[in-house]
Amino acid sequence: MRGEATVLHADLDAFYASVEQRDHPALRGRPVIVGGGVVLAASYEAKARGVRTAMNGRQAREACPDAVVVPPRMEAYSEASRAVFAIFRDTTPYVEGLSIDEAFLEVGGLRRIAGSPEQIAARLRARVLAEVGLAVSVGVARTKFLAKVASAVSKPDGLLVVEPDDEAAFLHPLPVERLWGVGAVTAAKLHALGIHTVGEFAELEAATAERVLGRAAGTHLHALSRLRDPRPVRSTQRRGSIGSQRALGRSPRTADELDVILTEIVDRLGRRLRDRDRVCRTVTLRLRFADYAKASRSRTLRVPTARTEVVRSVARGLLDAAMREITARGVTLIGASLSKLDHADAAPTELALDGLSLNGEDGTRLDTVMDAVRDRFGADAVGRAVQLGRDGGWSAPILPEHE
DNA sequence: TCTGGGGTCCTAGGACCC
DNA sequence: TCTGGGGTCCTAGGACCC
Repeated sequence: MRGEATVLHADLDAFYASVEQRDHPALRGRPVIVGGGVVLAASYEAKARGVRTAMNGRQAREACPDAVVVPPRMEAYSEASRAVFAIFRDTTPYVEGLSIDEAFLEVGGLRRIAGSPEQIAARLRARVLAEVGLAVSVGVARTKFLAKVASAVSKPDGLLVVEPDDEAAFLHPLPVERLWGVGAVTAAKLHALGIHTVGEFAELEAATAERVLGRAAGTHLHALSRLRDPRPVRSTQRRGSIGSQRALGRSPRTADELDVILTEIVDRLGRRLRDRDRVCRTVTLRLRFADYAKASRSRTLRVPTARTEVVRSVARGLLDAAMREITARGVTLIGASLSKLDHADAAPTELALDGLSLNGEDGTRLDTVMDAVRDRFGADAVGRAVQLGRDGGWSAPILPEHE
């Protein structure tokens, strides 16, 4: 007895492009591309002509010259997403969002009040279409992974139930790329072993899969191929990081220009952090060089913060430290992310000394701060003071470790 | 495939502690 | 002073997803 198919995976079809077609009737039935430089989304009419998500805009227009290219309207998509998720949550309290346009729903236990999972899924699709005007494909299965594959196979505008007895027959003929977690690199490794279908991968010994793909990925993917996926639908997931980045094109940038862009990015992140009542401990600077090699530089604070000036000072320090390399190699992207997030109310009281935040530019000396710490928190506090950053070129606020 | 922007999870080495 | 094992945290990089 393996359990029942009670997990739904709901996935809006060609989401951004569908919102555009919904809002602009003239676009219906026509190939639509959202995004200019890079394709963020393509309608099914455009996909049929070879346009793919993340494709270069020029290539996309070559593949489909009569496509209508529209700029993204993120607020419209967020609003549509909110409306759809409200219907999800009205269907069951167990909703786990995966992205702006897809979610898992656990509907086990609703049979007596709401009918079978298949009936619930059909009603969900009808409601999303009637109330939000969008097509959503739904897969129903015993596990999250199988439900996700089912919704993908059912697209567009589909509903597919994979009954427990049919799982192997459904999954094993599919290409290994369908395994959630197999991308280009892993697929190439498996192809080199002559493995092309999920079924062929499932025939491997688990130890072989681990040896080829590494411990975690090998174990996990092998379990998926053998129809095992113990992950429950979790409705209480919280974000672990927030980030923002900007592609810069190929033209050279001065240190000042980079500093301005980074400041904008960090200010935006600080606002998002405070809007959500969260604090962060790790600040990461993300870079991409002219040869498209990526790099990251990070610093972890002893005390969580939501203060823009602290984050900015840390991010600037990381940028300063990386400037030599940036100058030598050229930079094509700059970004920042904040991680080790926590609830603001779970964080210790902010003890940063207003007006005494240090960064190399204001020239405040360490002993000046130590004096201020002593004045404000007593002689003891100096011994407990924590210096958040001490690399050459910058330093961050000095904080007493606890009250 | 000449390359957006937002995320998740894992690995590996080094520092540090007991 | 040397040697050992185990654990946690931090940093950097990489694969993957939508």
